[in-house]
Amino acid sequence: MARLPQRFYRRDALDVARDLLGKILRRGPVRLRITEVEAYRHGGDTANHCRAGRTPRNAAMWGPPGRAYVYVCYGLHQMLNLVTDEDGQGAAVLIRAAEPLAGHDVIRTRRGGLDGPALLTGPGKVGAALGLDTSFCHHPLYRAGGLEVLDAAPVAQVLCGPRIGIDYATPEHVRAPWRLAVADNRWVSHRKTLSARA
DNA sequence: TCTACGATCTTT
DNA sequence: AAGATCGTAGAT
Repeated sequence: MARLPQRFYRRDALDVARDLLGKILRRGPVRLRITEVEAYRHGGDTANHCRAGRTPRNAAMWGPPGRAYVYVCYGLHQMLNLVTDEDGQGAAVLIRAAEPLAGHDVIRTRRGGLDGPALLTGPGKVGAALGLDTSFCHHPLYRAGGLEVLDAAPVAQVLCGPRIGIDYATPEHVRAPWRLAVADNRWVSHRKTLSARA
C-alpha cells in the first residue's frame, strides 16, 4: 500500500486518530499495525503538551502536519506522535499500541527481544520497537525513507474511552473519550476503560 | 542553577 | 503498590 499523503493529517486530531487505526508504521524491515491511539486536540485541550505555548520540546507539534513528534517520558520512554491539523494549531495523535506484522527478529523492547503476546501494548514499547528517539522530531511520515505510515484497509469497529495518564488536566478533558482502539484485538492497553463507539 | 514532575513500564 | 530514571519547564 502507498504512504498516506500529507493532507491525511491536515484535519482535527480526533478524526485523524480514528482513521489511523489499522494503518501501518514502517521503518526498514519492521511493520506495525496501529491498534490504539489518543488524540491531543487544538482548542484548549488541557492535556495537550502545547497547552502552555511553544517550547523547545514541543516545537514539532506546531506543524506542519504529517511529521513526527517524539518526546521522552519518565526519563526513558520514547513516545511517538503524528502531528495533525493546520500549521500553528499544536495538535497530534499519540500511538499507544501496535500489532507487529513483520520484522519480529529485529524488534527490540527495553528488556530485549519480542518474547510475549503482551508486548507493544503501551506507547513506550512502540517507540522502542521502532528504535525511535527525539532526533525523529519533524521527520516527514509522508515521504519515502526512514519512518513511514502506509495506507491499509479501514477498521470495522472502534472502541473509545478516556486518555491514560493525564490526571493533571481539567475534569472535562480527563473524561473526554479521545482514546480510540481497534475492537476485538489483543494489542490494546487498558481494555477495561474502553467501550463501543458509533 | 534548582526542583518537581511526568501522554510509562516493570516488578513486588 | 512503588521504584526506575532523566529531560523539560517553570521558578529562583
